[in-house]
Amino acid sequence: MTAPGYAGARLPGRPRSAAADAAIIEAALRLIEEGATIGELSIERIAREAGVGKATVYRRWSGKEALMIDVMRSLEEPNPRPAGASVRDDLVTLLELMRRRGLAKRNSALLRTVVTQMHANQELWRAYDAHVIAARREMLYEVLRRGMARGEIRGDLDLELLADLFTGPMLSRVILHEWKALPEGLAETIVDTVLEGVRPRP
Amino acid sequence: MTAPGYAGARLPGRPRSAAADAAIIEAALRLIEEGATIGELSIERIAREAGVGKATVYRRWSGKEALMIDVMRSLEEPNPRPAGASVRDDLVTLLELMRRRGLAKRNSALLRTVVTQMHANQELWRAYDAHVIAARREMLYEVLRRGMARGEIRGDLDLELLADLFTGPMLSRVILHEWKALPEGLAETIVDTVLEGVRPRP
DNA sequence: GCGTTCCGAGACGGCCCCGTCTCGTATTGG
DNA sequence: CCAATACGAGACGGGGCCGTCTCGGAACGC
Repeated sequence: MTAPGYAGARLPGRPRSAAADAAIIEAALRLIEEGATIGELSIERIAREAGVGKATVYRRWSGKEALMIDVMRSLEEPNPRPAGASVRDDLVTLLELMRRRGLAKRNSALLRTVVTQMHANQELWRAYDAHVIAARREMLYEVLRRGMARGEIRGDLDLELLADLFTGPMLSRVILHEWKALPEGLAETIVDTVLEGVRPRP
Repeated sequence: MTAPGYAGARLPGRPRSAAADAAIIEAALRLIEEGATIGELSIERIAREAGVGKATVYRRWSGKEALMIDVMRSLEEPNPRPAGASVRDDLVTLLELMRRRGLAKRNSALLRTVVTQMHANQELWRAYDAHVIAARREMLYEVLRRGMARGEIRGDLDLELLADLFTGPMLSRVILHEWKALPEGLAETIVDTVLEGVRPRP
């Protein structure tokens, strides 16, 4: 967490209210959930919705962008190390995580909205990409490399392409197709089908 | 084209300037190209950039949303009927079209911005989806159905899933990965790899 | 030439937002 | 109790945009 500005030492005076932190982020999430565009959000509106003074927001964040980054972070679940038995199962685990993220009660409309609108703002997107996406992508690469080493995946394919082949179809659904189906066995189906195509030729 | 409001008969008075039409749409494109968020665009700003009175815009479009739909449409190239010899070649043709759209001088940063930000506005997105995407998707479905009928694709797979398997990886790159590579043979590589996975088992 | 509609420019009142600042009050350490 | 900082509320000047309306002038059909 970013835990706005507790500068090590012990500051005198009334400490900042953790409840206010939560109320602000919660309010932003609620508004987005209700269909607000990021562009339609304003510090003023968020503060109103949170039942908080504007100054209380500005005391913690420098502006909308900084706040949004923390809003995004509040949605993150810890990344489970896949480290399963087979490469196939690891891939299913990773894709299944994507699927569940796309389904989770708030994340559904919400993560989609935030993510899609985010890389409107190049800056916001780059920050989110660096902080959140990069780690997950590296995890996927590692699994794929292991698959190549074990001979479960052809060695002549670009790693990046390979990653897109697996994640692209799932992303396509999570992000683009509104509330369309993310059915139960989707991760398995995608992995098994794509894996069939990238298996070493006999 | 939407060709704003020429009501069949012959109206008296000075006719609307086609140049103004073009200048307005061009200005919107230019602003987006320069990195503006759709949320940051305003009729006022677009009119200023176009060297046009606000009334001239409002005379043609009811508001930002209506204008944006026409802006999107201005980017569309006609859809080529694939109707190639093999299903494989048709798929390559369709994906290659996506790739080229992602590369085209303006479309590059632009189509990405518009598309991604668009389904912030549910309404905008639905309109775009109905007018533009639907036709392309139906074309893809047709090719896939033909592939099944000819025995080039397994018949037990969901058509929608199949479509995502092919288009997802390409979309992933076009939309999500900033200016990242859309190399020459990408369409072929994706099609050939995925096709390998969905071929009927021997 | 006349009526009509368009044009660019911009004034207009109303709205929302920005980021700062000032209230009166609450909560901490010393 | 005191100094320091926090809190909710909201005033403040400044800015941009909305959608309408009014200019004086331009371009049509008749």
